[in-house]
Amino acid sequence: MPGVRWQTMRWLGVPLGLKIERQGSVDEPKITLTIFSANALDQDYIAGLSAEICYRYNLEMDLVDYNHRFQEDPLLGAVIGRWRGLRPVNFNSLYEYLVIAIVLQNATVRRSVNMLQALFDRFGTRLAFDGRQLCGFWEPETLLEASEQELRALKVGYRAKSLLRVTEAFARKEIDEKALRGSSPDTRRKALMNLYGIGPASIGYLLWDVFHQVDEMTHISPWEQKIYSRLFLDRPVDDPVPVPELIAYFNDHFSGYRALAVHYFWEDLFWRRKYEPVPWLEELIRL
DNA sequence: CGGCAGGTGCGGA
DNA sequence: TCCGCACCTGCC
Repeated sequence: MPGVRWQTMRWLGVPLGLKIERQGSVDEPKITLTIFSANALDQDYIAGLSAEICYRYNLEMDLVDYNHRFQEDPLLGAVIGRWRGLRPVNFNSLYEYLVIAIVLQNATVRRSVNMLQALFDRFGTRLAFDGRQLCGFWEPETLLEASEQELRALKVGYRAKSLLRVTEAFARKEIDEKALRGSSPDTRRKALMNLYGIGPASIGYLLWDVFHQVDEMTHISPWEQKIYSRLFLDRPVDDPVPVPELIAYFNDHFSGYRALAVHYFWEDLFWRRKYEPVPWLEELIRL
């Protein structure tokens, strides 16, 4: 059903079902939110939850300056024309995203999906609402009931140790997501770097997806390097341009919004791919 | 069957 | 600071 999204969410320890529906248009955007829960929720809780959803969905992101700066850009202009109003969304809390980042490491997409599914089957919360059956994330304490050996049995491999160490940090309240939102990019980076199993690649994704740093462009991994070389500089994928050169290109063209601009190209590319195969891309994203 | 993937920690130079 | 290496598992 177009314009409707069902998802789970755990907020202040309460597992929820959410239904989000499109009501407005690009120029007069409006959505409705329906919340499903086992017990009644008071007004304060709902207000806090709404604010959190606004944050995670970037509903208050001001795109005026971005649109104004790039709508005439020879490359980005056409993309903005197709996607005006598009904002990046991330449905997950910092802890949940860290779990995802860990299963993404050094694995193909298929394997990452398998690992996450196994974790959900073992630790997740099954929810039925509005005719849907979905699974939600767990509390850190739940995962800590398992040993490293039990995690390894879920085929997460050496990532078991990272999952436990990161989860322990959250169970001990050593990381405060809300406080980090108010911190400087440098403070955030250092705090995340202290987490075992989290390195430069994961941190790049976290700063962008979880903390909405629209100009984050520090790390470019080899697979991204190939795709960006082809996409922006028309180089063959087997002979990509060096990473510093790519960063210089982004500095020149999209300064202030490097991550957001690249995100727009990604969205454009992947939607185009739905309707017409993009041959050079298919071999790079082996599912 | 060896190599490698949408990385990271660690030890040693 | 930089580099080489091991590492779970699945797939080619």
